[in-house]
Amino acid sequence: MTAGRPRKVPEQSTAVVPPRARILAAAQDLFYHQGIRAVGVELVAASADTNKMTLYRHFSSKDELVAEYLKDVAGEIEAAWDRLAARHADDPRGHILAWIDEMGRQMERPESRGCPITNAAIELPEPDHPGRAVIEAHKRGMRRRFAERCRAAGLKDADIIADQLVLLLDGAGVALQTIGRKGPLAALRRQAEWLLGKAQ
Amino acid sequence: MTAGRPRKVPEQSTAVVPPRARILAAAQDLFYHQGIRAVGVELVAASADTNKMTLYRHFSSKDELVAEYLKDVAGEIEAAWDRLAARHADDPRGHILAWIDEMGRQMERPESRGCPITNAAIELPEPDHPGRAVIEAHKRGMRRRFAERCRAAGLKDADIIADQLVLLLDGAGVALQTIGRKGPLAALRRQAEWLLGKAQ
DNA sequence: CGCAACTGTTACCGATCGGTAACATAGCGG
DNA sequence: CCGCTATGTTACCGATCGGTAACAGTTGCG
Repeated sequence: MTAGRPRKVPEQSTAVVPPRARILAAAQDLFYHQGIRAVGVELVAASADTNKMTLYRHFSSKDELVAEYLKDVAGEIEAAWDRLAARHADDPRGHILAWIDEMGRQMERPESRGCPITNAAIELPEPDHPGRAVIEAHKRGMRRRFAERCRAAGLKDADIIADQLVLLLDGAGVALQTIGRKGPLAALRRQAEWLLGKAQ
Repeated sequence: MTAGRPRKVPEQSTAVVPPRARILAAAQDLFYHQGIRAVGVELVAASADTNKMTLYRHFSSKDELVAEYLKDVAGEIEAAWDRLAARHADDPRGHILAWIDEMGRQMERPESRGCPITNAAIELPEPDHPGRAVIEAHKRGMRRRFAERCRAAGLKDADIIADQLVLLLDGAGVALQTIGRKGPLAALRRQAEWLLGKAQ
């Protein structure tokens, strides 16, 4: 992967991250930790070491930037799932448990505010916001992934169990923002094991 | 209750709802359906058939209005729980199931956006916002109520089961905003029955 | 009646919002 | 080297934000 040619890497040493990527990185940080509506485009641009004008050359509006931000994080989440799927190709039950575990570890971090897509769904109720399509596609996609793995694990009522896992994960993500991490995370882990173990 | 004196009810027939109550009613509707940050104080005042000036005579700031709005809905939720508790005084298991059922019926309504307190928690991440104290007190209080009823129902691991119920309810409230009502509500009901039935 | 408290109305404040025009600069490829 | 494209900079736009001053009813109560 990092093999490449031995010489001729000056254009890599200059390594200027293009502004669009810097803007999306800044948006990911700010929108997640402070909220989408709470953060103005000027702050996003400044945090990306650029300015509003350059931002608007890459994104036609704030709503478009938000949609692109959501595509970004949705892509990362789905890629992480697929990476884990490859590692547990022949063990769907282990895959699901590993996913729950990974999510749990992420939610343990004190700066975690749960799932960025879920939070965005609550912040953006307008049905015609360009971000909503991204949100719904991602959540439906993850639900399908869960259901497929539950079926592969030979669970009876796989669809319902998949939905129950989705509820638990989403519930943990928001509950940690109100009653803290400890209780929700313990309940999440225990309940997931139970759904996948004891349930037929 | 409505007995009162037969004459002399003109001041009741005039029945002017005082502005503060009208403002809180308007806030409850607007903040819930459109989001707290998305709604300005001017719109709240106008929807309450009054104006900004009168609003600021009753609430020292928008943040204070938000906190009062949250106190309002938290109080209503807790009152509904207590009302249901009285009706199932000697049947804690039935009480919990009835509560899940009531929440499920509420989430079935097409205009439902899940729990207003949970949504507010996601919209207001600033730790020193006056609404956060209300949010956390309410959520912790509901968790305590669940745990007490689980203990009264003789469940072993009552605290963990209470947390699992809380996760399911919060999860259903947010999942219906992304993947729709059907799946989450079916999973919620089934899982709750299971937690309270099959679990020792 | 007369006074006081509450409510309504209008106009305004500074700050910030999303978004744009105009121009200067830099870097890269022909 | 020239010219084009992408970026940076500054200044600005109208709209809206939360919040307030000043004044005009209105209402109820002594």
